[in-house]
Amino acid sequence: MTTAPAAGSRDLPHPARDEIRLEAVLHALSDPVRLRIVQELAADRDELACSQFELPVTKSTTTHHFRVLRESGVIRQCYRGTAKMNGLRREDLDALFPGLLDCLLAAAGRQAARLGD
Amino acid sequence: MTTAPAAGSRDLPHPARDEIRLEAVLHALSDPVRLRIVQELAADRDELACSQFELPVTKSTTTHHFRVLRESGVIRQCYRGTAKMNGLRREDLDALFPGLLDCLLAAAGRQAARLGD
DNA sequence: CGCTTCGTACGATATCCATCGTAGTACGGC
DNA sequence: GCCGTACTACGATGGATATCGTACGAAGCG
Repeated sequence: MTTAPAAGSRDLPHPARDEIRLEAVLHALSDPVRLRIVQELAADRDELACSQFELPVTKSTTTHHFRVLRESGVIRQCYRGTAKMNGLRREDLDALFPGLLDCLLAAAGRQAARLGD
Repeated sequence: MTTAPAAGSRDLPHPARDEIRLEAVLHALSDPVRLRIVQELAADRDELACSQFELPVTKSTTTHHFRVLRESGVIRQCYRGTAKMNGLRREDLDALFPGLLDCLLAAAGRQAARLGD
């Protein structure tokens, strides 16, 4: 019910809000590839397809990283045609851990600026 | 030079402030045992000896977790007599990632309260 | 000097995990 | 129906890592 079965059909398992664990979120964000995905997702406020990311790994690995992010509760995924759309679960994360997402994004941005972009 | 070689003798390698990486910090905190250590360390504002923690692992494993925390830049360690003292690197973390530590601690506290303490 | 306490080092182990390649499925357009 | 695009599933692999036990080192106390 979280995602109305309007267009899609293949549905993806997401943790409910109260199943999201801080440790899992931190683990998900401790990988450079996944942290970058989340940064891009936060910048472009809308949903993005997996294929719109330019990542230094193969597609198999990309699938893996998106799944980790979804299963930890950081992103929401749904199919739209052949594309798989990804969106940050801002509301859920803000409700569980107020301010954390913004802090993390700011920290990531600062570090990216501090090092060679 | 960060730690004056006053009393101790065995010295422990710490990353300099600008060597601390967000990914490493998040990885360090994504382990339940280490997250708990950091919470206790933040509550008791002073330095604590390794032996003052009651953790559900053996001493070998405890040593391992404290080393991960130190090498990621989250804590500072030094010997005092036979004890090894641990302190949060608040200043360094706040300088690099403003507000992040407090956000994380608040999030951890909230989650602990939400679940069965 | 012996004993105790605190922590380390080292090896073993089992698990997790990031990565890849190949083969396959789902959907949309022609 | 057929093809291409987008993503997945599965298996393999190599590298972390969480855990332990045992043996050792360093500091203080009697």
